[in-house]
Amino acid sequence: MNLKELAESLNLSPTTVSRALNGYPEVREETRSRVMAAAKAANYAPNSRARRLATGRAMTIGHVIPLTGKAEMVNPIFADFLIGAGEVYAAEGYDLLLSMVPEAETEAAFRQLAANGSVDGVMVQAPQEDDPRIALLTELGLPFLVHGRTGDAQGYSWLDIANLRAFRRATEFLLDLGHRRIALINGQESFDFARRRRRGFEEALAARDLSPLPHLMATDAMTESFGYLTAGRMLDGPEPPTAFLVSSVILAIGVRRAAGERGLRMGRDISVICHDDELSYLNNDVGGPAFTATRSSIRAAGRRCAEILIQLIREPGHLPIQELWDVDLMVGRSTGPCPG
Amino acid sequence: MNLKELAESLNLSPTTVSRALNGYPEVREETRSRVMAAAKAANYAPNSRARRLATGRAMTIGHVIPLTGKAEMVNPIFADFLIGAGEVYAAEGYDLLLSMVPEAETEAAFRQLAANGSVDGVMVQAPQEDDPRIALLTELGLPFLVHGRTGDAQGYSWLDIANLRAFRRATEFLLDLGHRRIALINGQESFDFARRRRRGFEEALAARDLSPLPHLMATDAMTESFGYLTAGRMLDGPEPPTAFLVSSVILAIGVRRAAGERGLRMGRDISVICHDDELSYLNNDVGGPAFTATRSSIRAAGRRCAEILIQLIREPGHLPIQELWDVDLMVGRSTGPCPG
DNA sequence: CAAATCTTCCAAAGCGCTTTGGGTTGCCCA
DNA sequence: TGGGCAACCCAAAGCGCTTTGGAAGATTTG
Repeated sequence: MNLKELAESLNLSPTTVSRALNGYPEVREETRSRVMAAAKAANYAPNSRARRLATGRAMTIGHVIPLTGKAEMVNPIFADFLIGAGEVYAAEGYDLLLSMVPEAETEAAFRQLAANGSVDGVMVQAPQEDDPRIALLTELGLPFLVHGRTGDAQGYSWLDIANLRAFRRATEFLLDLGHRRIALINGQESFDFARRRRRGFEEALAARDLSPLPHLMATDAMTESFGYLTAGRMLDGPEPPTAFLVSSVILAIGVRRAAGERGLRMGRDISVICHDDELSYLNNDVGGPAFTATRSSIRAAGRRCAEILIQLIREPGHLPIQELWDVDLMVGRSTGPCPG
Repeated sequence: MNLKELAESLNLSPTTVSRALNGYPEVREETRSRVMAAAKAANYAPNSRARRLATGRAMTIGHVIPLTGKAEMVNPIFADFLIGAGEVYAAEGYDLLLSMVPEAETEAAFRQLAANGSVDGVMVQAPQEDDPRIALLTELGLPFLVHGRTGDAQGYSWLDIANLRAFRRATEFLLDLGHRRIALINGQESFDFARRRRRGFEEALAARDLSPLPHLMATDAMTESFGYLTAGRMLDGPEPPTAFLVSSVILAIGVRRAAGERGLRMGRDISVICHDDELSYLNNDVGGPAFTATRSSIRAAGRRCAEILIQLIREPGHLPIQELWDVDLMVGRSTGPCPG
C-alpha cells in the first residue's frame, strides 16, 4: 500500500492525503480524520526512503565507533550512552545509524556520511587531544556534538563533565584521610578525559606540596584485568600505595580482586575511589555505595547529548552549545583513614 | 555534486556514469576509469536516499532493543554482540539501524519498520518463551535472525549456543569435585537461555539422584549487585552452598565480592563457575582464567549472526538456517574440591 | 559484402513521497 | 448580485538515483 493507492481508495489526491497525514492546515478536519482512519486500517506508513529523498532530510543521526582493538573496550560505557541517546532519538523521530569502522577509516567514514547524505548529524565520543574529527566535521559542515571536549574547547558544541575538578576533589578527600602514597590508575591518556583527571590528581597533590609517585601511576584501556594486574604489581612492590584513585568501576573491580587476594580489606587496609558512570548492571548502590566514587550518569549524558544535537540540527546557524556538568563525590565503604 | 552534474562535466549521460560507478559491464574500461577518477576528484558519492528509493533496498539492518527498565541491563552483552555484527555489516555495505523502544511498543516498532521499508531485515536478541516477535516477523515477511531460540525452534532461522549442555557439563564438573550443595544464580527465566541453563543444571543433578535445593536457586537480571546480594544471603543462611553456578561473569563478580567479604577464598573455600561471553573489558584470561567458565564469544556470535542474516536477505526464499554452537568448559582458579 | 552480433552509450520512465502554484466552491458583505 | 476571501483540494514538478528499452557504430560471421 502506497500513498497513491491510499489516495485512490479515498477518492482524494495524493497531495491531500499527504497533507492530512502530515498535519498541514489546508485540509478539513473531517477529511483528515477519514484519511487517518483509512491509513490506520490499511496499516499504511509512508515509505521512509521516498520521504527522505523528497524532504532532503535523513532523519537519522550517526554514531561512528572506531574499532582500534583497544578503544572498543570502552564499550560498556558506550552502550549505556547509546541507550540514553537512543531513547531521545526515538522520541523525536530520529533513527540511529551505528557505524563500526576500523580506526584508520574513520575520516573516510565521515566523508562518506557527509557526501551521501545518510545522516543529518553525528555524535562524537571520547575525543583525543586535538581530535582530527572536530576539524573534519567542521569542514564538512555536518552538525555534530562532542561528548567530552579537547583543545581550546571553542568553536564547537560539546557536553562534558568536570573531570579535573572531580579528580582533584577525590584526591583531596584521600589526602584528608591521611593518605600520602596514592596510586592513579587511569584510562589511556590519549583521551582528553584521562588527561584532565590526571591533572586534577596532580593539582591536588601539588597544593599540598606533594608530587605524584611515578611508580604509582598507570594508564591503559580500562579493563578489569588492567586494574587487577596493576594494583597487584603496585601492592607487591616497594612503597605500596595505601589508596587508589581509578578511572572506572571496572578498573576498581580489578583493584578489589587484587586487594582481596592479598587479604587486604577495602576501606580499612586500603582505600579506593573510582569514577562511576552509573552503569545499570554495575549498580554501586546496594546497601549504600560499595565504592566511594565520583559519579555521573553516562546514560543521562547520552540523553542530553541527543537533545542538544537535535537542536543543532534543527537550527542550522545556531551558536555552539557547551555544557559542563559537575560531578558528585559519593562516599562509600571503600575508603577510610590511612592505616598506621 | 550529484550524478547529473558529474555526468555533464564528463560529457556523458547519467546512465553511463551510474553504470560505470556500479561496475556494470556495458561500459568501456577507459570510460569507467575516467568516471571513477572524476568521481574521486569531485568527492562524489551517490546520494544514499535516492539510491535506496530507486533500488527498493534499504541496505540497512535493524536491531530493536526493547527498554524494560530491566532488560537493557543486559547491555554489556548486547554491546559486544553489536560490535561483532557491526563489523560484518560495515564490511558488506549495510547500515545498522538501532532502535530503542519501550517494551510495550516493540510490536508497533516492527510493524513500522516493515511498513515504511527502512530496513531489509532485523536481528532478534534474547528471545523469551514463545516470543511473539517471531510470529510477528514471519507474518510481516521481514527477514530476521534470532540470536538464541525458543519454542520448537522450527521454521525460522537462529543461532544459539548449547546452553543446556554447557550447564549440565559444568554441574557435572562440580559434582565430580564432590560438591553437593550447589547454588544456581541465573538470569531471568523468562528468557529461553536461562530456562535451558536451568534444565541442564537439573538434569545433571537428577542423573545422580540429586534434586536442586530451592533455597539455592535464584533468578533475576544479571547485575553485579544481584550476584552479590544473592550469594551473600545464601552464604549466611542455613545449609550454605559450597559451589555456585552462575549465568554471567558480572554475576560472578558479585559472588566473588560476597565471598571475599566473608573471608572465603574462591577455589578453596568456595567454588564458582560462570558463563563467560568473553567481553573484551572483562577478560578472564590474565595469568590463566580467573573463573572456571563455560565460554563462548558473544562478539563472534554477533559476527556470524550478521553473516547469516545478510545471506537470508540476499536469498529471499532460503530455507531457515539454524546453527548450534558448542561451548567449552575452561577450568580456571575458581573451582576446587569440596572442602570438608 | 550484407547480415548478424557485440559493444558502448543514451533517453526516458520510474521509485514514492513532498511541495509549489494554482483552481473550485461556498460564503460574506457591500 | 457580484466581487473578495477563505477553505479545500488537485495536477504536476521535482528529490537523485537505477534500470528498461533502444540506437549507433564497430566487429564478426556466413
